[in-house]
Parts: sequence; structure tokens; C-alpha cells
Amino acid sequence: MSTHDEILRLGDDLMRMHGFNAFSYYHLADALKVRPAAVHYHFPTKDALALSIVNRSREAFHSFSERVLLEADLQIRLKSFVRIFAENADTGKICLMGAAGADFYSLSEDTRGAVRLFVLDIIAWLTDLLDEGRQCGDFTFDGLPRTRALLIATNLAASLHMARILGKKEFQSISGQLVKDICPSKKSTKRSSSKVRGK
Amino acid sequence: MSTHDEILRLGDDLMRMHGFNAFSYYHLADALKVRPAAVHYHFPTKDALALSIVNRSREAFHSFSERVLLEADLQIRLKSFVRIFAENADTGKICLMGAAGADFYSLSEDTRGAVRLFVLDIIAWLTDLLDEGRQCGDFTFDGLPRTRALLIATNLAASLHMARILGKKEFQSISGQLVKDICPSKKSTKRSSSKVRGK
DNA sequence: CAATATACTGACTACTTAGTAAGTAGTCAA
DNA sequence: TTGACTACTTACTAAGTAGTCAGTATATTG
Repeated sequence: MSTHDEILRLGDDLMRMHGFNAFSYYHLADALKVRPAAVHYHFPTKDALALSIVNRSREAFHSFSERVLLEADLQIRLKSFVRIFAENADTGKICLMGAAGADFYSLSEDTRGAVRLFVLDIIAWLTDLLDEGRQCGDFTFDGLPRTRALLIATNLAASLHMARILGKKEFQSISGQLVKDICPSKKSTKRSSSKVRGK
Repeated sequence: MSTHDEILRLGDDLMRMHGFNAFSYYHLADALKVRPAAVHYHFPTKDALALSIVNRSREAFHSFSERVLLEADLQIRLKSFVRIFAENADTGKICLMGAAGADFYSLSEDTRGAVRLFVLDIIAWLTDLLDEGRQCGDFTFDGLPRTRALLIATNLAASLHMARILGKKEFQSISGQLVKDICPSKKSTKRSSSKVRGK
């Protein structure tokens, strides 16, 4: 892998693990066994790097959304989406929505625009999935598909924070229930029987 | 207000607006018209400041939870909780769960512990509210009250990121539907009629 | 009134930060 | 083989960083 690509990969890792303001050109250079000026050669300013990191994630999501088209089952498509977050929960990273959202005011207008497009891509994809799924009976939910997409995306994004703060098992609770909520298969009645209710 | 308290208030603002690594002793001192050493006098290290900021938020939540006991209606109690987030959405701030979660690995073990207790307090309060509400028919939802509490907390936390990235109106969509989802009043059937379905 | 505590200031240190400028080794094409 | 291009290095700067230490003005208290 080229230095250029390694900087992007590591920059993405650091941004989502420690935050945009918590790593420096020196950190990147040191880990990649080059001099800080080499990082500046590929990404003149830190904001140029941030922009490239965001666009790289956006491209990665596009390739995910194409790859997932091979899977006909919409519930499995949703679970593939959830699995992306599960992998991040395992490694202690948060998603780019969460990271860029937290560091939003440290980013340039250009980079904020790229973040916006990235999130809009995700919400549009989820909206389409939910809309199609509700029409064919694979998903059950109230309200607009786009609103439901926002609810699911926010659940998953912040569940990575919860995984850090309270422990990884919390991710399983959240993502498990989130899927159950909209997948109608052998569902109990909505008002719980309260027999095995826990807290 | 004492310098001590003003540092805490401003520190909380900066932490939730820009992130823990995006402000310095100089920023605090400059805004409060004192010298940086004065900030060190009250909070010797930046981590001591972070810990105090978190504990202050925890105390603020305790006083919220006591204040809200005056309100008998559980749905209104929930809406009071949602309103805290709505105010943050307006000012562009994220909540401490989101901010501390993003900067988690910049914090000491002690401070992480305080964050954990803060989040556990919130989840416990929400869990009790939901549990009590389901028993008396004010709330309707599947699964454990604690899991539902995690879902609602993650929706609200990340909705503040969404408000930054996509615009404040997204917060209204998310929080509005979130409340509708668990408040049974004059609810449409769960499988949407698809008449006015939008995207 | 003297001793003590509080809440600072001024001056400083050691280090990190993003960013620049000039030079170099290797490749590749005309 | 020359001249341009790529991918760096070395050496640097100016600014910002957390944190220290020795003082000082002002209350407070025994």
C-alpha cells in the first residue's frame, strides 16, 4: 500500500479512535516510519487530510451499498449494515458520523460539506431499504421511512459511544432490539406481557 | 459567579461545543479575563478539570431528576428530558455522553469512571421512567425497559450530531418520532397505511 | 496585630503543533 | 542524457500547549 493510502487509513483510524484534534502529523509520520514533511507532501494541510478521510469513507460506503445489492433479503441487508458498526464496537472506534459530528466545528466548510454528503448517502440508502422493506412486508414501522432511517442511524452511531463508556455488550442490546423493532417475524404483542420483565 | 464556577461552566461549553482536545487553558483564561495560571490554580491539570466538568453535569442531572418528580405525568417527564437535548440542538452543542464518548481515550481512568457513572445515572432514570410508564399504560414498547432506555438515549445523543451535520430540523424529526413510538395515544396501526407515505 | 489562607499575576520552561523551504535520490520519457 | 516528475528528507519557524514557581494583594481569623 502506498504512503498516501496508508496515511488515509491511519488518519481515519486516529480520527475515529481519538478525534481529529488528538493526533498530529508527527503521530502519522512516526507510525508510518516517514518524516512529518512527507505527510505534508501528500496532504498539505490537516484540513485537506480531513477532507480526504471523509471522501474515502464515502467511497467505502458506496462500494458497500453496491456489494450489498447481491443480497436479495432486505433484513440481511440491514444486518450487514449493522455489522459495520459491530466491527467498530469491537475495536473501540466510533463511526465517522459520530467522530466528525463531535469535531464538526474544527473542520472547514468544505470538509463539513463532505461530511454532510456522506451522512446524506447513508440516510438515503437506509431510507430506500426501509421503504422497500415495508412495501414487501420485510419491515414494520410507523412514520416516514426517512425518519426511521434517522432513528436507526442515531441508534447505531451513539451505540458505539455506549460501547466505549458502558462496555461492548451494550452494543449488542441496542442493535439487537433495533433490528427486532422493525422485523415483524414472530413478534410478541407490543404491550409486553410483563412476565419476564427485567430492568 | 466565582472564577471556579465560571471555568467549569465555560469548560463544559467548550468541551461539548469543540471537544476536550480543542480548547486550552489559554482559551479559558482569555474568555474569563484572567491569566492561564489562575485556571491552573483552580484545576491543576486538564484532567482534573475534565473530571470536575463531568461531575458537575452529573450533579445537574440529579437536580433535574429531582425537579421532574414534581411532574406526575410520565409522558411529560419524558418530554422534559427530551427538552434538555432540544436546547443543545439549538445552540449547536452535543451532550456530554456524545462529547465524552468521542474523546473517551483522551480522558484518565478516573474521568472515564465518572463518565460511566453519569451515563449509568441517566440510563437508570430513563429505565425507571419507562418501566413505571409501561406498567401504568403511559408507554408502550417491546423488550426490557433498560434496552429501550439505551435506544432512546442513543437516539437523543446522536440526534445532536445530526442537528449539526444535517440541520436543526432533523432533531425535531428524530425526537418527535421517538416520543410517538412509545406513547400509545391515538396511534395508527403499526403497519402503515402507506397513503401519505413519503421518503 | 500578626499569621494564615485565598485567589490570583508575571515570568518561565519544556514540549508539541501545523506548516514551509530547500535539497535529494530515483524513475521515466523524449 | 537531459529534464521533468514523484516521493520523499533535513532543517527550520512561529505559535500554541500544559504545567511550574515565586511572588503579591486582599481578606479572614486567632
